[in-house]
Amino acid sequence: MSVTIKDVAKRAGVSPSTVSRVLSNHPRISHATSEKVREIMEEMGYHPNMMAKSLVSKTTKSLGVILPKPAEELFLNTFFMELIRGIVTQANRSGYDVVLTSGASEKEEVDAVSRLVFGGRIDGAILLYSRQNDPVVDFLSDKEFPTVLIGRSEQHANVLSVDTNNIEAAADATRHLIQLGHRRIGFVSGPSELVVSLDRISGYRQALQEAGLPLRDDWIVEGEFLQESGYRAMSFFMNLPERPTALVVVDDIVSFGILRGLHELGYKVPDDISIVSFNNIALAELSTPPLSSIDIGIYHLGYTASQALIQAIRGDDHALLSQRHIVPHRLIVRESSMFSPPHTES
Amino acid sequence: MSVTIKDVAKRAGVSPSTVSRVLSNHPRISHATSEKVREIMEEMGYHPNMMAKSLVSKTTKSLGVILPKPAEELFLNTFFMELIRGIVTQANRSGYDVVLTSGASEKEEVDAVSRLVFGGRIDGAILLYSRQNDPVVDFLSDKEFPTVLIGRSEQHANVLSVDTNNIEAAADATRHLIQLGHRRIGFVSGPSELVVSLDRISGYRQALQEAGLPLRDDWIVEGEFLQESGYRAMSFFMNLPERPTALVVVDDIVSFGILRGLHELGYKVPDDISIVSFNNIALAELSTPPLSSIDIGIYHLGYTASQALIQAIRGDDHALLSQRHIVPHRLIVRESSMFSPPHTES
DNA sequence: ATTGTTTGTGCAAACGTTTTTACAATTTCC
DNA sequence: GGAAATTGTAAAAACGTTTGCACAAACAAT
Repeated sequence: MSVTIKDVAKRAGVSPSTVSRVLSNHPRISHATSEKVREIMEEMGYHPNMMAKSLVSKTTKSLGVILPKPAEELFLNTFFMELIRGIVTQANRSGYDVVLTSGASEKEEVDAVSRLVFGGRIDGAILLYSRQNDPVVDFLSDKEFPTVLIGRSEQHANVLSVDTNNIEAAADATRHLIQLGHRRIGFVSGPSELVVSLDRISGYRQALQEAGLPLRDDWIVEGEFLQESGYRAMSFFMNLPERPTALVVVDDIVSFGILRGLHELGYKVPDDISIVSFNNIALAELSTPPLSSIDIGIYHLGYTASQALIQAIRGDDHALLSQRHIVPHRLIVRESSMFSPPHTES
Repeated sequence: MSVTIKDVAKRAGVSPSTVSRVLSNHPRISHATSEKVREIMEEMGYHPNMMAKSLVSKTTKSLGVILPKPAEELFLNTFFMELIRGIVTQANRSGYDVVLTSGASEKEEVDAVSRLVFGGRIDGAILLYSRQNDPVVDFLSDKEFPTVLIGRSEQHANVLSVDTNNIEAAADATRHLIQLGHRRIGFVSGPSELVVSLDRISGYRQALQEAGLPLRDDWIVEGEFLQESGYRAMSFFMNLPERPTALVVVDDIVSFGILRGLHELGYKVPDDISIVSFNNIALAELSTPPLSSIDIGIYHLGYTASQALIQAIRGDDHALLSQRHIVPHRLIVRESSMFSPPHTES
């Protein structure tokens, strides 16, 4: 049986409403009473009951984070941990808690979310890694429930989102290789349903064009965010009669697969082929050789998402609803792209 | 304004209590009414308000997960993501939500937890990676709040915990190397404040003793769960006049540092030195060479923790309070330990 | 002095549930 | 055929807050 506002009130010789007002720093409360009540609260070890509070205020001070349905591959990535850490840190800092949820199937996901939303358990939601046509996004945007998407969704322009400028990021990666002297640059992409894949391909193309280099669609290989995909892409490229001297790779994990394959076949990185990839997960600097990678500020993405969501909840609208936040990226150059390409005529 | 139990009651021509009873499958409700009420609930889109429910039932159907204070190194590890995934999956499956929290400092951590606990926001807590003398554990065990520790704490024998049998796991790793023919085996440990480090050292020693091999304390190197520690340990061992032919390493990340160092110095693994480590994070099979590692079932640890906690909350006591759950481990042999040691006389 | 305003506090309703108690209607039993 | 047990439902209190309204006291303005 914990201490309630009534207990405090009784002991302080005031009414419950007064205690409540002390708690919320109501202006019309005398300094004297305030002091006394606070003292007694301290003494009795009073802690407000969040449930009661939520019930009347219709607000829970918590955010829901929807984990993507267990696509196992995603969890190989430290990506999510970083993201979540960013979200939780900022949320806690603003006095919000974070409720995690996930579903085994799309249906379960929607169920879980609707339980949270309709049950009044959360004030807003952050969606990680939304797919195209994500039913959860549909659901939330339909209800006009405060929502932030991490990543960009083509069809939900009316939903807040936090994202990397992937086009620019890919262009940066590609330009870096061009500057090193590379003229034959391949691209290892992710699933073509994901906007991130498409954006990065665009950026890659853009940089090639700027430099007046030919666009060769046969040098764009599609795969998944898995090490195996990298391995396969590597085989493909290395068996070509005319090989690229450098690769831009859509994700660090995929690069790991490539590195491993190249090592097995006895190729040297960057001597035989240079590699630049994306995300700069912690392990990128631990690989052999350490990987050049675009740091997209994963923690920062999470942090920003949390911040944007809380603003939206507070109604600091300022027409920033339906806004897209871009988190800056930067290229981290490591050994995998430190040298110029072998001398050949293109 | 959402649909309440009263709205449903009015429309169905029954009392709110009846609706509530339908919801909770009260035995004394007629099939007819039940059907009718359910129909109307569906029709009106009724969803129970969790806050109101919690207020009266004094139970929230959510678990708190306390992330360790941002020890950056921990987040390099996919460890936590796996753990959390296990926790969330099992919790959701049992109808529980998971609230995440973390603190920038120990004080903030305790504050955050006490807010959750006293505020009645969570029914139980899971602590990841508790330190010795963890103030959060003290706080929770003091309040007799349902708590599960992942990992073992020496001083809180009265707290539920889920853990690996690290002594046995380390012994297994060491025995594996002995079976391959190794006679000179070193150990790279973690911080000596952590029980996990100490346990693994014990297991290592035990296996050496069983095999009648000499215990050499100068072949036990202490470090942190960082790649740099591995690098340093590697330097130490490789500069020894008499070198071990194999190493048991306390964490995969540390092994990555070792592998990288060996590669730089031109040593081959496993030809020159064999390595077995712990945790078998997803990247262990992606390293060069792939790493032999003890799989401690991280996901399973999280899953079990969640399960144990929910049981404790439900009061399925059966004297299983203050119990220690052991999650089985198994050795995954990969290339880093596939060959016999170079021929030498010990 | 009288009126008007400000300041500090209490009362009571409300938030959306669960649950205890009560009671009528029906069934069961001897 | 009447008492006892069972079944189905309702009324109302409770959970711990917040907040609009009321009102007394103190102060300010005329």
